[in-house]
Amino acid sequence: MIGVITIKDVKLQLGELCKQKRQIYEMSQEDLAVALDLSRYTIQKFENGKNATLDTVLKIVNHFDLLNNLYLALKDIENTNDINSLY
Amino acid sequence: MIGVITIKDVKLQLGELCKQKRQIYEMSQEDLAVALDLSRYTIQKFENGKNATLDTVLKIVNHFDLLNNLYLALKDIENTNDINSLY
DNA sequence: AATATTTGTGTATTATAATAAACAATTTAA
DNA sequence: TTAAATTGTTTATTATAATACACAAATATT
Repeated sequence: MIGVITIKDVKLQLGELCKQKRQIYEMSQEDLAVALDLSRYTIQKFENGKNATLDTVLKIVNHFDLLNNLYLALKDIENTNDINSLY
Repeated sequence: MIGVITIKDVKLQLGELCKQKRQIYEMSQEDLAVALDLSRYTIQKFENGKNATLDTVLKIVNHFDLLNNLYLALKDIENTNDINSLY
């Protein structure tokens, strides 16, 4: 298999997702920061794939109405019993 | 609609997921902590729905081979253009 | 029942995410 | 092309996640 996904990849992808959604809603980093009661620097770092806290991530996810999706995805994973259903 | 999902709900669900997967693999909190080079206290707090860092979450997700799933889910969300496809 | 293992909880310390402010670099609008 | 807005980066400070103990409570194991 080519291209195993790394933790860094996921952090970069999360950052991209934030940036993309933010731009769809025509918000600046500053706008988003104010809306979520976070500093612009926190948004800035997150969008560039740096580490963050779960609260920060979930605030952002929630702001773009994706919290329910995430919750259901987690429920799904929990009910998917095991290791790589490849059979 | 009844029961809007909150950030706290998602953190609790993440903790549950960790606990469940860990038990499937017959690991103690200590085992998992050692495997991921984290303290048991960090695992302990995470499983009980406390705040954590993204790195901690992704280390855990990765250990249970769910990183790829998560990445694909994020890609999916990124390509799902907009607000509640309810139409 | 007694012992061993695991989990929950407390305190103190360290590492680092988050904040705040300023300024440069870049992008967008006039 | 200039001005305005946005984004990137730095430094210093504060808040808090993570660590490293220890010990009690709860769950298995014998």
